[in-house]
Amino acid sequence: MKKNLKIANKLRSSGLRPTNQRIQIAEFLFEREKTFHFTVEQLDKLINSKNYSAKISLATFYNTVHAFKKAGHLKEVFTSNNKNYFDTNVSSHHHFYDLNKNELIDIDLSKIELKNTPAPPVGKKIKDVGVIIRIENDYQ
Amino acid sequence: MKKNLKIANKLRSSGLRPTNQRIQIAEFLFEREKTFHFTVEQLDKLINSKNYSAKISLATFYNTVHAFKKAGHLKEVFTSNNKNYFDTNVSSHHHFYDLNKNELIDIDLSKIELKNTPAPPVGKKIKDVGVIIRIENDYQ
DNA sequence: ATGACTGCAAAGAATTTGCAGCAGA
DNA sequence: TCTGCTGCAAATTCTTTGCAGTCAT
Repeated sequence: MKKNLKIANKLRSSGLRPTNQRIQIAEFLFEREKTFHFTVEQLDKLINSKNYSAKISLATFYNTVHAFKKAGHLKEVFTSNNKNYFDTNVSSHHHFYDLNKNELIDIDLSKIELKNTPAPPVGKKIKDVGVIIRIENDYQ
Repeated sequence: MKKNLKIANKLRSSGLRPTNQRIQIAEFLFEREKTFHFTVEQLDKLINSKNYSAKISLATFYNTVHAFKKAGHLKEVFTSNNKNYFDTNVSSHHHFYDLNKNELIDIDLSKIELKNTPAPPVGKKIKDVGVIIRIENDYQ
């Protein structure tokens, strides 16, 4: 155990037991400079293709990613493509979605100014605002 | 045949044979005042629950909806929920997405002003910009 | 010891595909 | 007649679930 104490504490402090699997996944996701966008299936392939001793099961990836999301360590992004993308950047921000590469790129919140956000219907409040700019190759 | 000549012509002029099934679906979708948001499964239930003589198969709904989309008669909306929503409003516009009711509401393009849309990466061009304002019940 | 977590396999949902037969031109 | 379209069922893909065994506390 205590492969990485900082990560173990991060998990513990959000009510998650720092199991081996969760520590591996958390290291992979959170110990990087840039934000990372992924689907659960991609994560499974990326981590299990590494030469880790034991493989982590797909069910555990689903469990863990959802647990991390609930704990506020991941954000879900809705793009297109009918796939659930997750984002290690949990601050409020927007995205480019590259239709050719099926890839997300963060856009800083300050880069887009939304004026005149319309009022929600009566009895409703705004949870969040997402802007997705879908992009494609320039030629043709 | 020629149950509805105007619709038949609309289909024909976009390269689609006006079959009975397509005419039924097109009538249902396009002969209404307000825009309509739906998933393919919902459409199947809505049309087949009506007292039409013969049922249309689910595969045909998928085929037809995709054909209509390709022809520019429908637009796809990406919300959340891992479901493909389609929209009979094909003009550029935005949406509220009601998380409690799983329901889309159109927002006129002019209601939101986007300032300073960031430039896309080199070699890419913007295909479209989507704003989704996710809303939920006001209380709690 | 006791919950919580993992992993397997099965189930479920949404969607696609292959192909024989049917229908529109 | 000749493609294109439909409908069925099977196949795929992505995700969830049930449950027995395992692990963290």
